[in-house]
Amino acid sequence: MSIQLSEQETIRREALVKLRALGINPFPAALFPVNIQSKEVKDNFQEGKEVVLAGRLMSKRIMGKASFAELKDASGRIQIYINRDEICVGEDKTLYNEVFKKLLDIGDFIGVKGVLFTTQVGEKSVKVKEISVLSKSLRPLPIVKTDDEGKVHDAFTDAEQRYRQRYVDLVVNDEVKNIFIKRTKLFNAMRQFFNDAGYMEVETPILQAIPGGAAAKPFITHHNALDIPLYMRVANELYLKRLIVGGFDGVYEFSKNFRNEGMDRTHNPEFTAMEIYVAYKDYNWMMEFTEKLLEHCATNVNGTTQATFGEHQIDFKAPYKRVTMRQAIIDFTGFDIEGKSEQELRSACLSMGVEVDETMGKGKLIDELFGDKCENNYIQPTFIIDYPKEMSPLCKEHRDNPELTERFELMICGKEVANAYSELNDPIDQRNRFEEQLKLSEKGDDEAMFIDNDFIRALEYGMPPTSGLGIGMDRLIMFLTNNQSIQEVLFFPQMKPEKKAIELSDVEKAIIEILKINNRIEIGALKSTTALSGKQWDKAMKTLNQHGLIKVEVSGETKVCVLQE
RNA sequence: GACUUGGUAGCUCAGCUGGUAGAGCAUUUCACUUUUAAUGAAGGGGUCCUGGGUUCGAAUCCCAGCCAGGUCACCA
Repeated sequence: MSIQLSEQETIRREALVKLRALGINPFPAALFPVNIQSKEVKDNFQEGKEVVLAGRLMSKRIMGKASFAELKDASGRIQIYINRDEICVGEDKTLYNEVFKKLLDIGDFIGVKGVLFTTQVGEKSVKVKEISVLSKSLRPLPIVKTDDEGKVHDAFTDAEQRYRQRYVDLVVNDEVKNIFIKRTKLFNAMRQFFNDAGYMEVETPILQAIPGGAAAKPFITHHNALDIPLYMRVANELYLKRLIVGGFDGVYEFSKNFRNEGMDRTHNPEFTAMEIYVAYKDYNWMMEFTEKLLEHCATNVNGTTQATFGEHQIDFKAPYKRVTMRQAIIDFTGFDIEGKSEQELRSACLSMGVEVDETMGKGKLIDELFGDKCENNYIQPTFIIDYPKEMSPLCKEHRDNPELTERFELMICGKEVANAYSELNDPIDQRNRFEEQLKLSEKGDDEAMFIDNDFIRALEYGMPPTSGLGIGMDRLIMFLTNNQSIQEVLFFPQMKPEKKAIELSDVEKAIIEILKINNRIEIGALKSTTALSGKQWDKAMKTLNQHGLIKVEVSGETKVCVLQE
């Protein structure tokens, strides 16, 4: 196994050896007695105070017998001052001349003990008395510098590298780290809001025999011991409602969901939703609850209800505007969907240039119309209410209009952020709706829902009137941190695997060479040409096969080896 | 899936109509005891994404592929 090392990596590995030769363990086991963080040092600066800090070395400015460096810990950066005679009190100046100046690199974890002081230029700093190596870094970090005008130089910006090596991104780009701090603040704020309201956080299965609760393509997997297919959940709705049946008043879950669909700027195969169900409530109550919730969350994350998203200024201050879907379509197209037949809707769509096809039922047509003509116009948080029945198979029929459901979606900057219902709790109606879905799926809709008989059985025992809400957490944090791409708010967005260069042994290369000259050799002939031992031959062929470089074609008694392109 | 832009040193990037591969930072060596994009001097470092093709000659032109970004389509 030979790994190609860059010059800088080689030098760092050599430093490792030299440190050990000096009796310094570059990866010591013992705890380091940190007693303060850099932010606290700067916020409550006390000249002469003794401190013990640890972190990464982020820069070195050596000026002969004294140096300045920057230490970065979880809370920020602080300048440290290292004077040769302060850290080497005796005759032996090795610790300064060799260890600090030559063997410590940017990126290394070090610990320092020292006293606080202010430099001539006024920078709050630590005068180091003792320095310890805590962990050596073998790869060079990107060096990002900021000049006195605040301009950033050589920023680590390549999106692919940033996502694949998020750890580097986080070390080097503070604004990236800050996004994730805000993400956690959002979850904490929401959790606190629900807990204060008396609702209970629960966990439900991720591996499900029937992937229900949303119209989406699932990932499929297989359980060996049970020998059955299992699906990764696309939503947790049906399980949370079972818990309402079981007698809880309010349950919620932050759920990782998985959808086997396309990926783009706003879709990752795994994403996080929050779903909450509250008994004895309806969607009107839920709208008020939602706007209060989001106002609370925005304030906790950003300290204000205002947020900037691209060119838009949005305000999470409650209350939010409420517009029925019918009214939204009238507002932006002049067309009234009320009482129209499927045929009338289809021709209306066509006349407005909305793409439709034969598999679309009434609900889907209205959805297309809304999606195409209205959705993008709602910039400020707006509740779109009263969706057509056909596209909401888990939602209760509207109390005033049997064509509609008691459903709302919250739109922000033209994107759906939340979705809520007065939940359907009539088991007979529920079974009919599932059967409607089945018909849709027979018509060609590959996202129509499966029938979940156990869920219907649960409803047959009785579920109180309940309102449920789902929030796309990734989308919400995008709005709260002004990011247009979901990848920026996920620590580890999905990426295609990095392909690694295949390293072949000489023996394997030799076989390839033979095949290049004379492809399709009978396998016995090939073996005798190579003149390899049985063991070497076997190993080489297995490796080549694994990498898909060769293929053995069997026809009857003869086996022929073929080079693969 | 379509279109489009990109992939060159550890990082950020330049490299024209094809002619031996460049800069800044980082790194190495030397100097320098309050600097802060520290400074000054000298050096080293490359699978120009991969594979074909055209050509006397390809980082550059052509074809195919891989990876990524963007736009659009699909999609709660």
